[in-house]
Amino acid sequence: MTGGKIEDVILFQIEKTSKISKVYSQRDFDRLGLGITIEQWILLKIIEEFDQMSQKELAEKSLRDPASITRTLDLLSKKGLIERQAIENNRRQYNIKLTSTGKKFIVDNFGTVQAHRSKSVEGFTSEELKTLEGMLKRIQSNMS
Amino acid sequence: MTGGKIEDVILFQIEKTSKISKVYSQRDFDRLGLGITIEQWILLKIIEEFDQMSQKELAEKSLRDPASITRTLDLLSKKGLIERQAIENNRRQYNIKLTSTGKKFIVDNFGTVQAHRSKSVEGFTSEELKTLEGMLKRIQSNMS
DNA sequence: AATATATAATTGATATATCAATAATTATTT
DNA sequence: AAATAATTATTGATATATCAATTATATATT
Repeated sequence: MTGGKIEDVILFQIEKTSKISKVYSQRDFDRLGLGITIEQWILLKIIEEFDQMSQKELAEKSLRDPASITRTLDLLSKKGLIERQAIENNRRQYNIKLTSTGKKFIVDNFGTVQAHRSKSVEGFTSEELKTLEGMLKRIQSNMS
Repeated sequence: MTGGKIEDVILFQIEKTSKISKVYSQRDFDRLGLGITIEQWILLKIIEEFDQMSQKELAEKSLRDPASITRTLDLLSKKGLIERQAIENNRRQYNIKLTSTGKKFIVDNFGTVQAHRSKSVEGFTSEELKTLEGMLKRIQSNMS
Protein backbone atom coordinates (compact mmCIF):
# COMPACT_ATOMS: atom_id res chain seq x y z
CA MET A 1 0.00 0.00 0.00
CA THR A 2 1.09 3.54 -0.71
CA GLY A 3 1.51 5.85 2.28
CA GLY A 4 -0.12 5.80 5.70
CA LYS A 5 -3.76 5.77 6.71
CA ILE A 6 -5.93 8.68 5.63
CA GLU A 7 -7.20 9.02 9.20
CA ASP A 8 -3.67 9.96 10.27
CA VAL A 9 -3.46 12.87 7.84
CA ILE A 10 -3.99 16.09 9.74
CA LEU A 11 -5.68 17.81 6.78
CA PHE A 12 -8.19 14.98 6.73
CA GLN A 13 -8.92 15.50 10.42
CA ILE A 14 -9.34 19.22 9.87
CA GLU A 15 -11.79 18.58 7.06
CA LYS A 16 -13.59 16.00 9.18
CA THR A 17 -13.97 18.42 12.07
CA SER A 18 -15.34 21.05 9.74
CA LYS A 19 -17.83 18.65 8.18
CA ILE A 20 -19.09 17.26 11.48
CA SER A 21 -19.62 20.75 12.86
CA LYS A 22 -21.46 21.91 9.80
CA VAL A 23 -23.77 18.93 9.83
CA TYR A 24 -24.47 19.56 13.53
CA SER A 25 -25.32 23.22 12.98
CA GLN A 26 -27.33 22.63 9.82
CA ARG A 27 -29.45 19.98 11.52
CA ASP A 28 -30.19 22.41 14.32
CA PHE A 29 -31.05 25.16 11.83
CA ASP A 30 -33.43 22.77 10.09
CA ARG A 31 -34.90 21.53 13.35
CA LEU A 32 -35.63 25.12 14.37
CA GLY A 33 -36.95 25.95 10.91
CA LEU A 34 -34.55 28.83 10.22
CA GLY A 35 -34.91 28.26 6.50
CA ILE A 36 -31.31 29.09 5.59
CA THR A 37 -28.04 27.20 5.23
CA ILE A 38 -24.90 27.64 7.31
CA GLU A 39 -23.17 29.29 4.35
CA GLN A 40 -26.01 31.75 4.07
CA TRP A 41 -25.79 32.52 7.79
CA ILE A 42 -22.08 33.24 7.47
CA LEU A 43 -22.71 35.72 4.67
CA LEU A 44 -25.40 37.47 6.68
CA LYS A 45 -23.09 37.65 9.68
CA ILE A 46 -20.24 39.15 7.65
CA ILE A 47 -22.55 41.73 6.12
CA GLU A 48 -23.74 42.64 9.59
CA GLU A 49 -20.22 42.87 10.92
CA PHE A 50 -19.07 45.30 8.25
CA ASP A 51 -22.43 47.01 7.88
CA GLN A 52 -22.21 47.11 4.10
CA MET A 53 -19.80 45.93 1.45
CA SER A 54 -19.28 44.99 -2.17
CA GLN A 55 -19.65 41.44 -3.41
CA LYS A 56 -15.96 41.30 -4.10
CA GLU A 57 -15.16 42.11 -0.46
CA LEU A 58 -17.77 39.65 0.70
CA ALA A 59 -16.15 36.95 -1.42
CA GLU A 60 -12.76 37.67 0.14
CA LYS A 61 -13.96 37.71 3.72
CA SER A 62 -16.05 34.58 3.33
CA LEU A 63 -13.33 32.77 1.36
CA ARG A 64 -15.76 32.07 -1.42
CA ASP A 65 -15.77 32.58 -5.16
CA PRO A 66 -17.50 35.72 -6.46
CA ALA A 67 -19.69 33.50 -8.64
CA SER A 68 -20.86 31.66 -5.58
CA ILE A 69 -21.58 34.92 -3.78
CA THR A 70 -23.73 36.14 -6.64
CA ARG A 71 -25.91 33.05 -6.44
CA THR A 72 -26.20 32.98 -2.68
CA LEU A 73 -27.08 36.68 -2.56
CA ASP A 74 -29.84 36.02 -5.09
CA LEU A 75 -31.30 33.51 -2.66
CA LEU A 76 -30.91 35.76 0.38
CA SER A 77 -32.47 38.57 -1.59
CA LYS A 78 -35.45 36.41 -2.51
CA LYS A 79 -35.84 35.58 1.18
CA GLY A 80 -35.88 39.31 1.87
CA LEU A 81 -32.83 39.22 4.14
CA ILE A 82 -30.44 41.37 2.09
CA GLU A 83 -30.57 43.96 -0.63
CA ARG A 84 -28.24 45.16 -3.34
CA GLN A 85 -28.10 48.89 -2.99
CA ALA A 86 -27.03 51.02 -5.93
CA ILE A 87 -23.94 53.16 -5.41
CA GLU A 88 -23.92 56.66 -6.80
CA ASN A 89 -21.39 57.20 -9.59
CA ASN A 90 -20.54 53.50 -9.56
CA ARG A 91 -22.72 51.18 -11.52
CA ARG A 92 -20.27 48.33 -11.42
CA GLN A 93 -20.65 47.47 -7.75
CA TYR A 94 -23.41 47.32 -5.20
CA ASN A 95 -23.48 47.93 -1.51
CA ILE A 96 -24.77 44.75 -0.02
CA LYS A 97 -26.83 45.48 3.07
CA LEU A 98 -29.08 43.65 5.48
CA THR A 99 -32.74 44.53 5.26
CA SER A 100 -34.55 45.22 8.51
CA THR A 101 -35.88 41.68 8.25
CA GLY A 102 -32.31 40.49 7.88
CA LYS A 103 -31.18 42.42 10.94
CA LYS A 104 -34.01 41.02 13.00
CA PHE A 105 -33.27 37.53 11.75
CA ILE A 106 -29.72 37.76 13.06
CA VAL A 107 -30.75 39.14 16.42
CA ASP A 108 -33.41 36.47 16.80
CA ASN A 109 -31.13 33.58 15.94
CA PHE A 110 -27.76 34.61 17.25
CA GLY A 111 -28.31 32.65 20.47
CA THR A 112 -28.59 29.44 18.47
CA VAL A 113 -25.34 30.05 16.65
CA GLN A 114 -23.58 31.12 19.83
CA ALA A 115 -24.66 27.86 21.41
CA HIS A 116 -23.07 25.90 18.56
CA ARG A 117 -19.84 27.84 18.89
CA SER A 118 -19.70 27.26 22.64
CA LYS A 119 -20.52 23.61 22.28
CA SER A 120 -17.71 23.12 19.77
CA VAL A 121 -15.07 24.23 22.26
CA GLU A 122 -16.59 22.76 25.39
CA GLY A 123 -13.82 21.72 27.76
CA PHE A 124 -11.16 23.93 26.17
CA THR A 125 -9.22 26.43 28.23
CA SER A 126 -8.68 29.80 26.63
CA GLU A 127 -4.99 28.95 26.46
CA GLU A 128 -5.74 25.79 24.50
CA LEU A 129 -7.93 27.77 22.15
CA LYS A 130 -5.14 30.21 21.51
CA THR A 131 -2.78 27.32 20.78
CA LEU A 132 -5.26 25.78 18.37
CA GLU A 133 -5.87 29.05 16.58
CA GLY A 134 -2.14 29.60 16.25
CA MET A 135 -1.58 26.16 14.78
CA LEU A 136 -4.39 26.59 12.27
CA LYS A 137 -2.93 29.89 11.16
CA ARG A 138 0.46 28.30 10.71
CA ILE A 139 -1.05 25.67 8.42
CA GLN A 140 -2.89 28.39 6.51
CA SER A 141 0.38 30.21 6.10
CA ASN A 142 2.17 27.05 4.97
CA MET A 143 -0.43 26.50 2.27
CA SER A 144 -0.65 30.10 1.05
CA MET B 1 -23.58 44.39 16.49
CA THR B 2 -24.42 40.89 17.52
CA GLY B 3 -21.55 38.74 18.75
CA GLY B 4 -17.83 38.93 18.07
CA LYS B 5 -15.95 38.84 14.82
CA ILE B 6 -16.31 35.84 12.58
CA GLU B 7 -12.53 35.61 12.28
CA ASP B 8 -12.37 34.85 16.01
CA VAL B 9 -14.65 31.85 15.72
CA ILE B 10 -12.55 28.70 15.84
CA LEU B 11 -14.91 26.79 13.55
CA PHE B 12 -14.43 29.52 10.96
CA GLN B 13 -10.65 29.15 11.22
CA ILE B 14 -10.93 25.39 10.86
CA GLU B 15 -13.05 25.82 7.76
CA LYS B 16 -10.65 28.42 6.43
CA THR B 17 -7.67 26.13 6.92
CA SER B 18 -9.47 23.34 5.13
CA LYS B 19 -10.43 25.56 2.20
CA ILE B 20 -6.97 27.06 1.75
CA SER B 21 -5.37 23.63 1.77
CA LYS B 22 -7.82 22.25 -0.74
CA VAL B 23 -7.29 25.14 -3.11
CA TYR B 24 -3.53 24.66 -2.82
CA SER B 25 -3.71 20.96 -3.59
CA GLN B 26 -6.26 21.31 -6.36
CA ARG B 27 -4.17 23.96 -8.12
CA ASP B 28 -1.20 21.63 -8.01
CA PHE B 29 -3.29 18.73 -9.32
CA ASP B 30 -4.44 20.96 -12.17
CA ARG B 31 -0.95 22.27 -12.84
CA LEU B 32 0.33 18.70 -13.10
CA GLY B 33 -2.63 17.65 -15.22
CA LEU B 34 -3.81 14.87 -12.92
CA GLY B 35 -7.34 15.24 -14.24
CA ILE B 36 -9.11 14.52 -10.96
CA THR B 37 -10.36 16.51 -7.99
CA ILE B 38 -9.13 16.28 -4.41
CA GLU B 39 -12.37 14.58 -3.40
CA GLN B 40 -11.83 11.99 -6.10
CA TRP B 41 -8.28 11.39 -4.90
CA ILE B 42 -9.50 10.81 -1.35
CA LEU B 43 -11.97 8.19 -2.54
CA LEU B 44 -9.28 6.42 -4.57
CA LYS B 45 -6.96 6.46 -1.57
CA ILE B 46 -9.59 4.99 0.76
CA ILE B 47 -10.40 2.26 -1.73
CA GLU B 48 -6.71 1.45 -1.96
CA GLU B 49 -6.33 1.43 1.80
CA PHE B 50 -9.11 -1.09 2.35
CA ASP B 51 -8.53 -2.94 -0.91
CA GLN B 52 -12.26 -3.21 -1.63
CA MET B 53 -15.44 -2.05 -0.02
CA SER B 54 -19.13 -1.25 -0.50
CA GLN B 55 -20.36 2.22 -1.36
CA LYS B 56 -21.95 2.47 2.05
CA GLU B 57 -18.62 1.86 3.77
CA LEU B 58 -16.93 4.26 1.41
CA ALA B 59 -19.47 6.92 2.30
CA GLU B 60 -18.81 6.41 6.00
CA LYS B 61 -15.04 6.48 5.76
CA SER B 62 -14.97 9.51 3.48
CA LEU B 63 -17.65 11.33 5.53
CA ARG B 64 -19.73 11.82 2.44
CA ASP B 65 -23.32 11.14 1.51
CA PRO B 66 -24.03 7.87 -0.35
CA ALA B 67 -25.67 9.89 -3.12
CA SER B 68 -22.48 11.84 -3.57
CA ILE B 69 -20.44 8.64 -3.64
CA THR B 70 -22.62 7.19 -6.39
CA ARG B 71 -21.99 10.20 -8.57
CA THR B 72 -18.27 10.44 -7.93
CA LEU B 73 -17.81 6.71 -8.55
CA ASP B 74 -19.57 7.14 -11.88
CA LEU B 75 -16.93 9.72 -12.82
CA LEU B 76 -14.02 7.61 -11.56
CA SER B 77 -15.43 4.65 -13.42
CA LYS B 78 -15.64 6.66 -16.64
CA LYS B 79 -12.00 7.64 -16.13
CA GLY B 80 -11.18 3.94 -15.81
CA LEU B 81 -9.79 4.26 -12.29
CA ILE B 82 -12.29 2.11 -10.38
CA GLU B 83 -14.80 -0.61 -11.08
CA ARG B 84 -17.98 -1.84 -9.43
CA GLN B 85 -17.54 -5.56 -9.03
CA ALA B 86 -20.59 -7.79 -8.61
CA ILE B 87 -20.78 -9.75 -5.37
CA GLU B 88 -22.01 -13.33 -5.51
CA ASN B 89 -25.28 -13.89 -3.67
CA ASN B 90 -25.61 -10.17 -3.04
CA ARG B 91 -27.10 -8.09 -5.76
CA ARG B 92 -27.68 -5.09 -3.53
CA GLN B 93 -24.07 -4.08 -3.05
CA TYR B 94 -20.93 -3.91 -5.12
CA ASN B 95 -17.31 -4.34 -4.24
CA ILE B 96 -15.65 -1.13 -5.27
CA LYS B 97 -12.11 -1.79 -6.45
CA LEU B 98 -9.28 0.04 -8.10
CA THR B 99 -8.53 -0.99 -11.66
CA SER B 100 -4.89 -1.60 -12.54
CA THR B 101 -4.94 1.88 -14.08
CA GLY B 102 -6.25 3.20 -10.77
CA LYS B 103 -3.51 1.46 -8.82
CA LYS B 104 -0.85 2.83 -11.09
CA PHE B 105 -2.37 6.29 -10.85
CA ILE B 106 -2.00 6.27 -7.08
CA VAL B 107 1.55 4.99 -7.15
CA ASP B 108 2.50 7.57 -9.77
CA ASN B 109 1.00 10.50 -7.93
CA PHE B 110 1.44 9.68 -4.30
CA GLY B 111 4.60 11.76 -4.10
CA THR B 112 2.66 14.85 -5.05
CA VAL B 113 0.09 14.30 -2.34
CA GLN B 114 2.75 13.45 0.21
CA ALA B 115 4.45 16.75 -0.59
CA HIS B 116 1.21 18.61 0.13
CA ARG B 117 0.79 16.84 3.44
CA SER B 118 4.34 17.59 4.48
CA LYS B 119 4.07 21.19 3.44
CA SER B 120 0.90 21.67 5.48
CA VAL B 121 2.67 20.77 8.71
CA GLU B 122 6.04 22.32 7.98
CA GLY B 123 7.57 23.60 11.19
CA PHE B 124 5.43 21.43 13.46
CA THR B 125 7.04 19.10 15.98
CA SER B 126 5.47 15.67 16.27
CA GLU B 127 4.34 16.67 19.75
CA GLU B 128 2.51 19.68 18.37
CA LEU B 129 0.88 17.52 15.76
CA LYS B 130 -0.36 15.15 18.41
CA THR B 131 -1.77 18.07 20.37
CA LEU B 132 -3.53 19.41 17.29
CA GLU B 133 -4.98 16.04 16.40
CA GLY B 134 -6.23 15.62 19.95
CA MET B 135 -7.93 19.00 19.94
CA LEU B 136 -9.62 18.34 16.62
CA LYS B 137 -10.95 15.05 17.91
CA ARG B 138 -12.29 16.75 21.00
CA ILE B 139 -14.22 19.18 18.81
CA GLN B 140 -15.49 16.32 16.68
CA SER B 141 -16.64 14.60 19.84
CA ASN B 142 -18.31 17.77 21.13
CA MET B 143 -20.30 18.09 17.91
CA SER B 144 -21.30 14.43 17.56
C1' DA C 1 -11.55 62.56 -26.32
C1' DA C 2 -10.63 57.95 -28.14
C1' DT C 3 -8.53 53.69 -27.20
C1' DA C 4 -6.84 50.30 -24.25
C1' DT C 5 -6.76 48.19 -19.80
C1' DA C 6 -8.61 46.78 -15.55
C1' DT C 7 -12.31 45.64 -12.51
C1' DA C 8 -17.02 43.81 -10.68
C1' DA C 9 -20.63 41.08 -11.29
C1' DT C 10 -22.88 37.58 -13.84
C1' DT C 11 -23.52 33.30 -16.43
C1' DG C 12 -22.31 28.61 -18.10
C1' DA C 13 -20.22 24.21 -17.31
C1' DT C 14 -19.15 20.79 -14.18
C1' DA C 15 -18.34 18.66 -9.46
C1' DT C 16 -19.83 18.13 -4.90
C1' DA C 17 -23.24 18.57 -0.88
C1' DT C 18 -27.55 17.24 1.48
C1' DC C 19 -32.12 15.33 1.97
C1' DA C 20 -36.13 12.90 0.37
C1' DA C 21 -38.09 9.54 -2.43
C1' DT C 22 -37.67 5.40 -5.08
C1' DA C 23 -36.10 0.79 -6.67
C1' DA C 24 -34.20 -3.39 -5.92
C1' DT C 25 -32.87 -6.69 -2.98
C1' DT C 26 -32.16 -9.01 1.44
C1' DA C 27 -33.53 -10.18 6.14
C1' DT C 28 -37.09 -10.81 9.60
C1' DT C 29 -41.45 -11.96 11.39
C1' DT C 30 -45.56 -14.17 11.62
C1' DA D 1 -43.98 -19.34 2.32
C1' DA D 2 -46.01 -14.76 2.50
C1' DA D 3 -45.99 -10.38 4.34
C1' DT D 4 -43.31 -6.89 6.56
C1' DA D 5 -39.28 -4.50 7.54
C1' DA D 6 -34.67 -3.06 6.72
C1' DT D 7 -30.84 -2.12 3.72
C1' DT D 8 -28.13 -0.41 -0.44
C1' DA D 9 -27.78 2.14 -4.28
C1' DT D 10 -29.80 5.42 -7.33
C1' DT D 11 -32.25 9.56 -8.80
C1' DG D 12 -34.31 14.24 -8.31
C1' DA D 13 -34.26 18.74 -6.29
C1' DT D 14 -31.62 22.36 -4.63
C1' DA D 15 -27.34 24.72 -2.74
C1' DT D 16 -22.57 25.40 -3.06
C1' DA D 17 -17.82 25.07 -5.32
C1' DT D 18 -14.47 26.34 -8.95
C1' DC D 19 -12.90 28.11 -13.32
C1' DA D 20 -13.51 30.35 -17.70
C1' DA D 21 -15.89 33.41 -20.48
C1' DT D 22 -18.83 37.37 -20.85
C1' DT D 23 -20.94 41.93 -19.89
C1' DA D 24 -20.91 46.29 -18.18
C1' DT D 25 -18.55 49.79 -16.33
C1' DA D 26 -14.64 52.48 -14.63
C1' DT D 27 -9.81 53.87 -14.96
C1' DA D 28 -5.55 54.74 -17.40
C1' DT D 29 -2.96 55.84 -21.50
C1' DT D 30 -1.99 58.03 -25.50
